[in-house]
Amino acid sequence: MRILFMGTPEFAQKSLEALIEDKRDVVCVITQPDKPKGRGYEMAMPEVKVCALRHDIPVYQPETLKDGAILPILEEYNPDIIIVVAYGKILPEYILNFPKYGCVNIHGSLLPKYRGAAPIQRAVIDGEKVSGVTSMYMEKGLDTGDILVKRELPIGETTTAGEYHDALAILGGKVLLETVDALEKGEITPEKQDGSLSTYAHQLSKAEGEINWNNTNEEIYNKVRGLNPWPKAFSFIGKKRFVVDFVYKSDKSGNAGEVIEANDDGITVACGKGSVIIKDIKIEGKKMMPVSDFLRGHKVEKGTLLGGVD
RNA sequence: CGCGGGGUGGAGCAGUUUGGUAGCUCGUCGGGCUCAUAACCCGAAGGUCGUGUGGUUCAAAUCCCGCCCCCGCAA
Repeated sequence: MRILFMGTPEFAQKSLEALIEDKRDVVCVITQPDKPKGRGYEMAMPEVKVCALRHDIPVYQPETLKDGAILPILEEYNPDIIIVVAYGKILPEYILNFPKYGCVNIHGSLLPKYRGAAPIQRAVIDGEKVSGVTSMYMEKGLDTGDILVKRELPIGETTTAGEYHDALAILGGKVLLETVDALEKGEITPEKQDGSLSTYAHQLSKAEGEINWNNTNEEIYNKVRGLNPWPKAFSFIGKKRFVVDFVYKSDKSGNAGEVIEANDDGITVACGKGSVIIKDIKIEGKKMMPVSDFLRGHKVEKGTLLGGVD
């Protein structure tokens, strides 16, 4: 079976690697164009491209797929199936209709829940206890196609989105191989999605990372986990911005946003309900450090209000 | 050349604007007090202030220039 793979970030790379390691016939890879990244705006290649190059698989990085832009590529490689994992663009119908076995997508949630761009993070932010990976046929609608294979994976109480993402990426590779196998043997029955049960996981934004101290400690706890490692939850202490990778829940309470206590064990901040304890903190311009270290050089008194720059 | 913050004894910070012999909160080591202690008291060690043996100056952590490293924004 001739496979054309479309994907971009690390999550997709795991699936590509799974195919390669399983000696599948990946004839061509399509990924997003290189983009300037980081300080200084240096050009960086998508992870999938790095992986493909390492295995001498032809790579294409079209700016657009519209109007038959990649039709020549499809005709040249004549894939039996197109596998799409976190590619980053909507596929036009001429592509969806091209391969004999259709286009298959790997999605990081248990469809029909969490359709959309940020299913993994949203599941953690919502405090879900379990999510997973689903493979499906692609059709015009976003993540609405018939389900092929679905596998669950529990979300630990302290698991961060980053950790869960990595675990799902691996599971995604397994689900992919399983799906391709089953399709080849014709022993799979696509299952329609129940649209009435669907939810949409909209894209994360940087601004969304700001902690609203009026939320409950549970909500804040889940948000911090769900936004780690990106874009990360943040707030302000004095006029300085700080981010946290993780917080701990506490039953102590007080006025939302106020420091209840600050000592070497952590800074306890009151939420709309309960409170959270910050044990490691990262101030802008500084590295992540234990609160005990932070307090050596910064006086944080009980009652200090965190949040907006007054 | 995308914008910005920072590099000061082991840790975190002040000091840089208004150049003039290194400070704060801890940690470490020794001693004292105590039934005892992460408490308290006394004392000590430890810093070429990222780097160039750069420039200005009578004098540079502080002003100017080059380089390295870390971080936030932005993507």
